[in-house]
Amino acid sequence: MQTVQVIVDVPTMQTNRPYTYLVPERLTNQVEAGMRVIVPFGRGHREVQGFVVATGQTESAYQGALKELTALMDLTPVLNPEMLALSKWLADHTYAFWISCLYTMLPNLLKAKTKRLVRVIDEFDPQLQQSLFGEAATLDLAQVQTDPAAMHELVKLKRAGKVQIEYAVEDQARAKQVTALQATLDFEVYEELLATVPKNAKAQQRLLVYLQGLGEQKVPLKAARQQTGLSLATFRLGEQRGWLKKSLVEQLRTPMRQTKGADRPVTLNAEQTAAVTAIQAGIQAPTAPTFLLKGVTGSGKTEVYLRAMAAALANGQTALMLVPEIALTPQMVQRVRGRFGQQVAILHSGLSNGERYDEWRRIQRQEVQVVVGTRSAIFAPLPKLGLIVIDEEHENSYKQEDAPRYHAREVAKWRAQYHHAAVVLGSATPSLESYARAKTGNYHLLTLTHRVNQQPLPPVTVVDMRQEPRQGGESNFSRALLAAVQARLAKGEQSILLLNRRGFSSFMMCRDCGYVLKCPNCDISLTLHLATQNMKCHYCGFEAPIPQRCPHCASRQIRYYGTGTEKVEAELKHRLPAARVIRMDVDTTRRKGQHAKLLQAFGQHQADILLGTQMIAKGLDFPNVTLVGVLNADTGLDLPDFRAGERTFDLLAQVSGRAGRADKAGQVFIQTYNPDNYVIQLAQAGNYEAFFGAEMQLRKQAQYPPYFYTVRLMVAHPEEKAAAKVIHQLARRLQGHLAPETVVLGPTPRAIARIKNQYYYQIVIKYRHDPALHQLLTELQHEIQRDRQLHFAIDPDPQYFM
DNA sequence: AGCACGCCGACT
DNA sequence: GTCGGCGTGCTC
Repeated sequence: MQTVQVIVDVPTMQTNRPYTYLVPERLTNQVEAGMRVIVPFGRGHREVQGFVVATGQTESAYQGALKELTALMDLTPVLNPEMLALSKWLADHTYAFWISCLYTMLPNLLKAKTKRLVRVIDEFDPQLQQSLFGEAATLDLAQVQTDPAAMHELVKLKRAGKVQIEYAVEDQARAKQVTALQATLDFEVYEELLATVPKNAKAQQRLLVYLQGLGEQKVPLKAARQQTGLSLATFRLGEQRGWLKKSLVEQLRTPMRQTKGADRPVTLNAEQTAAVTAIQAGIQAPTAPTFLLKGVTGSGKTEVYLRAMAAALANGQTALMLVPEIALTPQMVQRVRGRFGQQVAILHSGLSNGERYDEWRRIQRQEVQVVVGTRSAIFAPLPKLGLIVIDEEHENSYKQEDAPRYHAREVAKWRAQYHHAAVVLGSATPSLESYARAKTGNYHLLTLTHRVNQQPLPPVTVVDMRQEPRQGGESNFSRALLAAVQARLAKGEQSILLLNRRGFSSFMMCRDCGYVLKCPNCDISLTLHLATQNMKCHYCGFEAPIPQRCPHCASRQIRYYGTGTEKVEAELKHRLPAARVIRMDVDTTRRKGQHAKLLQAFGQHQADILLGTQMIAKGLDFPNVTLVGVLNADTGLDLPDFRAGERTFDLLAQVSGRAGRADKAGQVFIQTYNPDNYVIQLAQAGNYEAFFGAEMQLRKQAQYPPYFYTVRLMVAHPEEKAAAKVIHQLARRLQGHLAPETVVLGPTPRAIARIKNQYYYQIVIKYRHDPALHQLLTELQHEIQRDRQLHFAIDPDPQYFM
């Protein structure tokens, strides 16, 4: 009998392997690898969703009786052989469950909902039955679970054999269907009918002519009504007379379909031409080269991407392009769509599940040749990939922070290898890892040094905040910056003010006893929110009213410290009452689409000042903006994170490149308490090369990437002792099994030791070459699962260490 | 995860 | 003596 290997939807370490199932007679030769199936799993009648990862392998070591799979969920595989192989690699590489990887690669709708229904199978107390079930035959267990009393009764009934639990695995994937119409008669017949319809029945005549012209095709009713202007009643009449028939057709939910006009290729300069030529050769070669396209803002990277993508298409291949965040880069999407039209699919987090599923199906059915999207779009099942572009490759949104902890860049390289495709990494400030690889010849370096519009970069002024007068309380604004903003106001030009808030918050402190208001669940101080008049925990969402007295010593001498966007906004209002300010931070952009809305309003000059956190750095493409001010450039510099300098440099470089985009000259102010810091100085000079040199020295000394690789082991437990015990066990297990050069940092409690009532500990391993490490970590992962309250994770190449 | 088995304390 | 608490182990 035919058997299949199935990965079941039970994400635990113990079940993280294929299970063998028999294929029942009726399904023989229908089941293929990559299909979703429903299988019985565990005792009782439990059924779960699973993925067939292999077929026809009978050599199972399992001694027990094999079960049959219950049903197929797909007629054709949802995963092709490439995607199956990729999922396996991903699970191995990121220490994640295989099932989690499979789901990560697919649209959410392909994850089935499991329902548990309780059914009465034997009579019991009618009164109790009435109260539990009412008139219904079954009960959804998920709904009862909130009611402990009812659950208690059901457990007793289950034990007594009065009720049983039935399992239903429900596929959520649905195609949207609309009514369509189709002509039923031949051309000549309509001709005859036209002659018989009364002369004054204009609507009927128009309908007949319309149907005559349709031929075989099915047209959605809505579209037909729009095209003809006829009423629903007329179509109904046509149906009654047998002139047309209605049916249901599938309609794809496609977002933002309208294109704002075609995008025409721009003439390339010599550097761009050289880059395109090199990439084109890479696409055609039977290898998988990676290119690093380094070019300052405005040097025409996008045009190179578009030309390279066109080259892949011309070669009969497809192209995939990743952007950090679609909401922030609408221009990029517009240009790709403008250039390639309907052959483009868009994938990003702003899509509804239905839209995402439909875009995915367009790709799956090979209706598109180009995909643009955010991180997870790297899994778009494009066949015959010729090119993968990763724009702003240094952005850390390409690394997923929860399981599976993959980096899109690494997945891109894997897929390129599979297809012999080319990878293009683009950035003005490449990650140190990528630039180092380009320097050693691992990647091919392509450089764009000229700005297309020949505009010089705006002058950058560093303001030493230590020199500012202190009288009248501390201000967020230096005299120079405030004067510059005022000057812009007078000229009717716009300013952008950026508050670098990473690792920063405003907190309440008692001046008498020094008590700081902290979250009861997490070990961090609560942040003051003026708009909602309360204190919030930014980690777990806990809220409390603003205290009037110190909860510890009852003193009234309680005040808040630090700087938040709200506080800056208040100061702006006070100092520049005439200025119209748009504030942009996590609070004002929480709602979907709010982000784009605020940027649009600013673009239409509905405000003079855009004030926000780093999120505004990416939306800085406004011709009327001639001033950019960074209020506190260095708050990020002191973080206990070896990438702090790199992130600050990126942020400042990005900001500096963006003031004065059009004909007006721009100006940049960077306020800092560390004007001598190399990051600030080199950012001011816009000298990436020098920054790279300096930072590489530090990394080499401290044995950090790109000289060393890092892996982070994390343990979380509600009991601090239990967490500490496990992390020390792990540390001991590592001893004596690592390469001599490998370094173990920790174990340490995380910077914020307690979040959501969980205690966190971590170990960071730095290594150059340690062939046994991966195997060792995989084994640790298996050994560790004992306490059910314990969370354990391994993060390869973590982006943050706090 | 979700379920059953199994071994100890507080009730009939 | 049993009911039901939750620690432990297993799922093709």
